[in-house]
Amino acid sequence: MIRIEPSWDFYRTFLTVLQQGSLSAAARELGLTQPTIGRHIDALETSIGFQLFIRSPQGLIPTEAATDLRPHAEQLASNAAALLRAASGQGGGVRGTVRISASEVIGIEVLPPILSALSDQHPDLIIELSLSDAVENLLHQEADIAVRMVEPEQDALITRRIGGIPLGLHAHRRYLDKHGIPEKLEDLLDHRTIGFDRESAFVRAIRKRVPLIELMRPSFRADSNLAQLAAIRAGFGIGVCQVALAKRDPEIVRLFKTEFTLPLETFVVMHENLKTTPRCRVTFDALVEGLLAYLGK
Amino acid sequence: MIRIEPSWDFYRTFLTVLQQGSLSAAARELGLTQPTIGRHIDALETSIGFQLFIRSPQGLIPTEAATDLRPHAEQLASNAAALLRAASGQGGGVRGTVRISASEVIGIEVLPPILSALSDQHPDLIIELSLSDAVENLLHQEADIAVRMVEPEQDALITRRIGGIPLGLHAHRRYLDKHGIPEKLEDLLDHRTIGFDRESAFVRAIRKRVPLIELMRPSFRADSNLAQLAAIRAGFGIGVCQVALAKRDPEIVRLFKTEFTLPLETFVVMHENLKTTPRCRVTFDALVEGLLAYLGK
DNA sequence: TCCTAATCATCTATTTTTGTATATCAGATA
DNA sequence: TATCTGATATACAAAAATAGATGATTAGGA
Repeated sequence: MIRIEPSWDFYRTFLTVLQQGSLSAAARELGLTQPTIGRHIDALETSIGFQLFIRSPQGLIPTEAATDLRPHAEQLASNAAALLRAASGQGGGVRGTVRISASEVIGIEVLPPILSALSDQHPDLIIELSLSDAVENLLHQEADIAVRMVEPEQDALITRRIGGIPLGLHAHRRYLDKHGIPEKLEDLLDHRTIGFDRESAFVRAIRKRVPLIELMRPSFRADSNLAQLAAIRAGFGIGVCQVALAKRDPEIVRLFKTEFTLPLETFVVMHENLKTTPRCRVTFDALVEGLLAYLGK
Repeated sequence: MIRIEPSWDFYRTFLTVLQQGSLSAAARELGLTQPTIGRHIDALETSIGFQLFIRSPQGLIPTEAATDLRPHAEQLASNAAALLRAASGQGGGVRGTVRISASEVIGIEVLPPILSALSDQHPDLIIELSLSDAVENLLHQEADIAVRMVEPEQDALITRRIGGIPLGLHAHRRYLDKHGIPEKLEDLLDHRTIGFDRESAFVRAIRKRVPLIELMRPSFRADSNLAQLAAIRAGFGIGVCQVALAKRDPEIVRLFKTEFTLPLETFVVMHENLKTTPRCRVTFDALVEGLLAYLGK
C-alpha cells in the first residue's frame, strides 16, 4: 500500500539505476553520490512497499517488479525532456531545441544539408537528431518532429505527405565488371544480393511488388539500410537503395530501371501541440521543403 | 539557457501552483509550506531562465510561458500516477488500483453493478472511475481502461467491440398526459424537446440519421447526457436516451419505436502494455462481459 | 595465492532544504 | 474608516538530505 506519494526525483534515480546497473554508476551519471542514490532507492522501495533491486557486489539486479515499472519511468523521462525542450524554446522567435526522429538513411544521407541550411538561418536553434525506425516515438514525445515512411493514423498529429522516394536495384560498377550484368530479373538468382535481416513492413512491401525477391538468397544481410547502402557502395553485390542516393556516386549503376522501381512514401509528422511554437513550425516547414526539393519537386 | 536539469519535484510543484492559483493553496495541496513552494518556483524559474508567474497579492498569475508548459506538466503528472498504479498492482494476483474512464451515463447508470460485482470477487482491487467523454485520455495514461463510443484507431490499444447500445426517443408518461402523444415525427416540432448544448460527433451522428432533428428547437439543452436523462425522467419533454435505461422506469414511454432507433457503438479499450497485469485483465474481461449482458447478449 | 578494482553498506560532518514566525500588501466588509 | 481575510516576501532556527570517508564483500587476473 502506498501511503505518501514519493518524490518524483526518485523516479529519475530509479530509471538511472536501471539503465546503469549500479548505484555507483547511477551516482556518476546524475552527479550525486552512491549513498544518496542508495537512499533514494531505499525510500522508493519503502514507499511502494516492495523490493525493486537485489543488491550484489556486482551491482543492482532489477526484480521483475522493477522491470514492469521501467516503461513508465522511461516515459516520465521522455516527458520531462519534452518539457525542457518546450521551455528552451520560450521567448518568441526561433530558438531552443527541436528533436527530429528519422530513419538512419534519411538522417545521415538526406537531412544533414537541409538541417545545416536551417541552422544557418536560425543560429539560436539547436537541432537534435534521433535515428530510429520506431514509429511510436512521437507519441511518447521522444521527438518533436518525425520523418516517417508510413502514414501515421493518429489524430493528434499533423502530417504532411512528401511523396514517393523512388527505390531501385543498384550495384557498383566494380562488382558488375567482375560478375557481369544481369539481363533478366531471373538472373538475379545467380548474383550476390544484399537483403534484410528481419521481416518488416518495408520488406513485405517489396516482396509484394517483386515476388521474385522471395526466392533470392542474399549473401549479405543487414537490418540497417545504412549498412546495405554501404555494402552496395563497397561493391559487395546488388541491393535496393534510393535512386537519388545511388546517383551521387557515378560508379553505381542502376539495374532493371523499368522492371523494378518502388516508391517509398514519405511523411513529415509533428505533434499538433507544437504547431504554434516557432522552432517546430520552422523546422517542420524546412523539412517539408527540403524533402520536396530532394524529390525534385 | 538551461544549465542543470531541475528537480522533477519542481515540475509537480509548478503544476500544482498552476492548478491552485496561489503558492499558499499549492502548499496546502502538497502538504508543504508556502515559503517552500515559493522557493521551488523561484528555483525553476532560475533554472529555465524565464519567469513563470507574476506575483500578486491575490495569487500567482501564470505567464504565457507557463501556460505553454502546462500540458507537459500535466502529462508528467499522469505518467507518475500511472507508475504508481502499476506499482500498486505488483505482487501477483488481482490487487492494486485500476482506473476506468467512461461516459457519464455509462459510468453512473450502467457500470456500478458490474464494478460492484467485480469488487466483491476481488477484495484487494481498488477501482477508480473517471467520468469524461474525452477520447484521448487513454493515450495520456489518465486511465487504464476506457469504455468508448467511438472505435479508437490507435495501434497500441486492445479494443473489444461490444455492440450497439440502442437509443430511442423517450418521454415521461406525465408529460405525455399533459401534452399529448405525437403521432408523426413532424409533430415533434410542436413538443418540448431535450437537446444538446454543443456540437459533437455524437450529435452529428443523430442528425445524419434523422434530419428532422435539425429543425427542432429544444426547450432544454445540456451537454451532459446525464442531465438529459434526468430531464426526461422529470417529465420535462421528449429526448433521446438509452432504451435499456428508459425501460427501468415504467412511467417512461418510448416513442416512434420503429421510426427512430440508433445504435450506439460501444468498445472497451485498454493499453496493450497492461494486458498482462492481472488487475487490468480481470477488469477488462468483467467490463466486456458486463456490458454484453447489459446489451442482452 | 594474493592483489586489484569494482561493488554496496555504514557512520559522521556538512550543506541544503524546509518550517516557523513575522512583516507587508490588496481587497472585501461592516 | 477600521478590520478581517486572503495573498507573497523575508529572517532565522530546525530538520533533512547530502557528501565524504571507511569498511566489507566479491570477481577477476597475475
